[in-house]
Amino acid sequence: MSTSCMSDTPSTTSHALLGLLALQRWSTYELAKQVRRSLGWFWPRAERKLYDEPKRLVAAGLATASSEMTGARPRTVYAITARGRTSLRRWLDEPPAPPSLEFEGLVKVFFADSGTLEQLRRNLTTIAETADRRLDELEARAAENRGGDVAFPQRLHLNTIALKYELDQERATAAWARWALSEIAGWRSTTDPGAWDHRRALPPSS
Amino acid sequence: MSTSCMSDTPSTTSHALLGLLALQRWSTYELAKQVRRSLGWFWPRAERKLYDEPKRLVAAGLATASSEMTGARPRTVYAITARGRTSLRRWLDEPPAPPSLEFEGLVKVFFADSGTLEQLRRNLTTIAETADRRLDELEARAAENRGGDVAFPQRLHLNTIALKYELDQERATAAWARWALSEIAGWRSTTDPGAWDHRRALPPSS
DNA sequence: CCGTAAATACTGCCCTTTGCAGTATCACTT
DNA sequence: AAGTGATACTGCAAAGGGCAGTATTTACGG
Repeated sequence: MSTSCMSDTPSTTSHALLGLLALQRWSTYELAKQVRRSLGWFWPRAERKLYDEPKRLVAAGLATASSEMTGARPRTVYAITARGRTSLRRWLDEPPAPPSLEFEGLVKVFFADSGTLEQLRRNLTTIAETADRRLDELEARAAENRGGDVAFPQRLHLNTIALKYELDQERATAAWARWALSEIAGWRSTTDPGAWDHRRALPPSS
Repeated sequence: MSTSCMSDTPSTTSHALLGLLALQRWSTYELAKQVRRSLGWFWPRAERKLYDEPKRLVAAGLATASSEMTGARPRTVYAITARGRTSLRRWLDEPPAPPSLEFEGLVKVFFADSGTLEQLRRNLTTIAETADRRLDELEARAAENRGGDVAFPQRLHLNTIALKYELDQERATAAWARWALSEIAGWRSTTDPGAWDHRRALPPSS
């Protein structure tokens, strides 16, 4: 069944999509919307990928595709198979990879000594505001959660555990950015922090 | 100067490496080691990429390459150019992209209802232990920081700000995982949390 | 002085993933 | 009847990742 130009072991992305298919059948477009809404916060994938990956699942026998019609416009709806559920269960046994973070804002803070204090301030402010916007989205989802106004009430507990993580992280980011802004307030330049005490910033095993 | 198969606007990765080159000349191998040590924590790139990217910097006139010899073994040492420094400064002006997180462990927690409580417990435990190990590494760097035992003492302030972020995030992750473990202790199964109160887990704007 | 393990210094190859542009149709409003 | 936004994709080029493979140099023990 495996062709020469395709790895045969399903990836994390495969299993993440299988996880969604385990809940119900989805068209690719709906799948993409759902990923944007929740899964994408900790397993971000380009929409383009979400149109390719289900085809691989079908090729591997982990899902089935059915062509439906909305008027004259075709759409493909995917459903999980028994083998798909088995694969998903086995995947939960394998130890997860460590988290991986891409944070361009922090790169700019890290290399701030190639620019001005004003640039550093702006970048930290953007980081704080971005975290605020993301927190608004998360708080909105938390409010829906509390009201029981969710698509999968039987998954409220797992949704809540995941949402708590996202809120914690985003709050930590916002708090750090504001802490950093107040710390750099006394710096003379990006290359000269003046009397700033780096020891106070990182107390031993605080 | 731009060839047909290469975009002419340097990427975040380009500028991240330029940032390192702004500190001193590096061979690719040293660059890779340095990325593993600090930059890679918030801008992770495969080592393979770190051998290709500097060549693009040279092609774009942002860096220069010089071939040196260690006995009979050649090595390439890269240095930033004036245009490279200008590009870096201008890049610091552009608003940073939002952070992006890949967290396979959380995906497994999120889809825990396709598996057993035991699997969920194991995955949360792995997450906590992974965070602990990463915290050890970060604490070690913090201790070196405090002792002034660092490669770039003139960058101690920026190093400290970045290190604080990483410590905050990792501590938040470890704390969340242990919180989650204690919360699921009363669950009857991954699909039935029993009398567990999701409202208590996510209080309004806590 | 010799053997060996670890560090240094890469390249090739193939696959995955992203980003963006392009092409339609459908649903709903004005 | 026209227009906007949502639905439903595909193609293509560039970016990125993972792994195997090839050498030389250095450090260290025996």
